[in-house]
Amino acid sequence: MTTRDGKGPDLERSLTLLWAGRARGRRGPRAQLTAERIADAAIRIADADGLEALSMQRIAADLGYSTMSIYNHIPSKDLLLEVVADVAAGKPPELGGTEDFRRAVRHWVGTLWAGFQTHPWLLRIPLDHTPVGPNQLAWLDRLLQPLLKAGLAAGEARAAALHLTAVVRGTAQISVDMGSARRSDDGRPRNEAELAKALSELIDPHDYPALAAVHAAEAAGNHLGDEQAGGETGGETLPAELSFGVDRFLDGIETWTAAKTRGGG
Amino acid sequence: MTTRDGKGPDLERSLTLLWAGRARGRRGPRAQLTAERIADAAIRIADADGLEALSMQRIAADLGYSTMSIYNHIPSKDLLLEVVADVAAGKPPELGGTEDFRRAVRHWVGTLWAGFQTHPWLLRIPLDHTPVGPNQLAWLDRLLQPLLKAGLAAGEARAAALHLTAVVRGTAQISVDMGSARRSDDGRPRNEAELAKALSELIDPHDYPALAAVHAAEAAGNHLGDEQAGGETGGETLPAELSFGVDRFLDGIETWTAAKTRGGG
DNA sequence: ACATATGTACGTATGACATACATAGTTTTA
DNA sequence: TAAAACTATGTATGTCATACGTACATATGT
Repeated sequence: MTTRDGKGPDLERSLTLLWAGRARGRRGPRAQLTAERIADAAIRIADADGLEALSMQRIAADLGYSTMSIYNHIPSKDLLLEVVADVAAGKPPELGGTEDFRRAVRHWVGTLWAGFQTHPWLLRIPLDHTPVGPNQLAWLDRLLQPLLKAGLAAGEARAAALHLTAVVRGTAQISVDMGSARRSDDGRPRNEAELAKALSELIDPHDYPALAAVHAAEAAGNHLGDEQAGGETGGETLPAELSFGVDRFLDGIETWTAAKTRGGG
Repeated sequence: MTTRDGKGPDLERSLTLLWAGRARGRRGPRAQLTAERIADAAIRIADADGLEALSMQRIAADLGYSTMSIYNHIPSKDLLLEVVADVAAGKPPELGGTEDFRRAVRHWVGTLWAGFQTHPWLLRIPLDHTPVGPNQLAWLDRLLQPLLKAGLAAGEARAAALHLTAVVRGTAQISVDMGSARRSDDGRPRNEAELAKALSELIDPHDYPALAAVHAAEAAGNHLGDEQAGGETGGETLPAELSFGVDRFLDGIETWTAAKTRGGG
């Protein structure tokens, strides 16, 4: 990938590229190709054929340019991926009124989740450092808003935001990989059910008692989401995989801020 | 990477390889090379020089064999990575008594976190499907145990386990990438502080009000972890990045199970 | 207006890499 | 003891990121 030894993410370059300060008024011919057009093409390719189909040659071919022309606008593939990740993230949702912080957070979570369904390959782009792209920062900011409003301190809000982001990413990762239902190029179905069956043969109740118990219970039909008991869930409907965990977390946040308000500030 | 079109994770192969059912007593010469030796070498390489240094040629060279010999024992690099991920995960910690579920979960989280510090490259191995390796399953089982004991239903425990796994992975990912402090091959320091400074210049309070506020507060010295007020934290010390989120989540779990016990079963 | 510095686009070249394929040698089983 | 089945090796192929050199365009300073 990178030529240099330690593969250090090139912060400065990242920034100038991500923030698109392409100063106009230089010499030479007008560039027809731009970083944005390249990123757009890359996203199109990844959406259509997956991240492994995303090569510099492919991008160039799709745009009708020679491979090396790309490098006049983007210094390396690593950096291209960074730009692509930011562009594909898009703008965060507008969270209406932040007075109901649960609703706001749940909406944010749901939208991010949806984004990962639309661009599953986003989950495979290596994360090289703290987000620095304008869209990534906007997403973070939008999440911090309701968290701060709910009464969290700065550091707490940052931790909570990281927590939520990680949960969505992680859950989406597994969910996407499971649900891909593999368009079975070779004939085998390989769906979720098949995996479950193959697994149950491996899960020896002696070695994995808890896991076996969970599997047994779920085979018996005790699935999540059927039990919508827990009071007001905030209006926004979340995917079942996320709902329980996020709700518990928000419960914990609420009791925390409640205790804080009663005690000190 | 894979030759086939859809890049379907080869479930059957994964399983037989991961579960090491290498039946002995076949013809031909005894294999000196084994999947396990290969995996060990791979881990050594990744620990020393990072995942990008992990090539089939490098493994073969380190072991003193020709490149293609590797393929007699492992059908593809993708599969090798799967095996490596399971082997490197190692056995999960023993969680002493599960009567204190908070302590148990926190211990589990701390150990997983430590593992990611030891093998940061584990975070970059693409996750192709639900864990199926023996170690991965053992980790999952160990986490499910205290969760079930705490009174969660099967589906809830699974969701909580996924939630916690995702949080640790996600947080470790960012933490690792930030703290790498880039041994600055080219002279630039590029540490956490530098990134923070570079960021603050970008963060326009108008565009990112919440983010700016958090940055300002943290620049003023309001850091997390100083405020160890929140009562019994469970004994086990967790990294600051994780502590707050995990504790809030566990709080939520506790109130959930408490409400459940009071209400129904 | 003109010369030049500075870009852009392109072709070719290089060096990694994963992996197919054919071959030669080694045991174990029939 | 012969053949079947497996191991290790060498060579070959195709893909990839990317360095480097060249031809050309154009905005800027004279």
